[in-house]
Amino acid sequence: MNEIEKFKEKLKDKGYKLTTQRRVILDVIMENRDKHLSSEEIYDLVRLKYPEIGLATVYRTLQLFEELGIVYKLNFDDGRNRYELYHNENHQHHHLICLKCGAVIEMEGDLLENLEEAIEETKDFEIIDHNVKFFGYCSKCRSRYN
Amino acid sequence: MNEIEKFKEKLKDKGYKLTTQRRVILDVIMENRDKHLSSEEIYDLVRLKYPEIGLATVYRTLQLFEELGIVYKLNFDDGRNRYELYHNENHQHHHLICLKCGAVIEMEGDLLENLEEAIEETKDFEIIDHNVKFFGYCSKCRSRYN
DNA sequence: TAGTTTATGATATTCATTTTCAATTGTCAA
DNA sequence: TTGACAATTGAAAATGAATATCATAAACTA
Repeated sequence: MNEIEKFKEKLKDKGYKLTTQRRVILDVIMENRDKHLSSEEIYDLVRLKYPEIGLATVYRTLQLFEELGIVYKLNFDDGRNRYELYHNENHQHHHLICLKCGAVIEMEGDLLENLEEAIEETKDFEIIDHNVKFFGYCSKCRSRYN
Repeated sequence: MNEIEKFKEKLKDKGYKLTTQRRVILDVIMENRDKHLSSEEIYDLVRLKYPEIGLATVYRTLQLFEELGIVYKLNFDDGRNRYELYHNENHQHHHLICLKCGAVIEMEGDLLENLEEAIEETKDFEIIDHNVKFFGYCSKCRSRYN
């Protein structure tokens, strides 16, 4: 079963309808796996394929997708919601954000496991998810110093 | 040199003036060291001491305080900026946020040190600051299951 | 295909935050 | 201490992302 089929099932399961708008929005997100698009950026890209779409539909759909576990909402403190495709295999969301050029570098692997274990023990807190961001300077910005 | 004196110097250093409004806002923040007040919450508390103050002044001042390293801006994804007094000694900002009751539990100590070292080496990324949030269930919410 | 329900698009609205601007208040030099 | 100048303030308007409203349109189900 490919990704589109899974998508259709997820919608059906919860009684949601499969609309052109939802499919187009998913397409745009899948075509930009490596990016962290904001709602408005997604709106702009979707309009290229489906100009009649309304902004509200994009916002609604992104919320729905998050609820369905299709996308993951990110917060880079730039005042807008950003989304990335949800990866089961790799549910760690570490991002390195360059303070100079704004580059966002993905971090694979879960180096946080030890930390989580320690928290669960010492703090008696059951961790469901985490959100980890590191701010600093990427290699380019460090070498250029511009 | 006490905290108020340091505050006055920080302002003077950058050519900012010491106004009653700024002093009152600092007082409120210092009186609530343990909290993570939002801009509006700070506004409400400040008005008790200085009713003539304008909302814009509070917003402006909080921005200024962040710039001066007097406070630290937090983001708990609740759609508003929150601030806490900046602690030199303990510049780690780990927060455990309960998904049920919304409690925010502080985490002292920097269990992230190992992780940061690994990132700096493997990613060639110079870390200046980090923002770490763990979402889950606190002990109260786990025991009650309400 | 009809009928029911959900979804959409346009628009208005909300809410936190920022901007504008005239009036006020610190600060520093004389 | 005063005056002058720049910084600051308060009130109100403006912004910008996100949400709500509601009549119309499109999906799903029998």
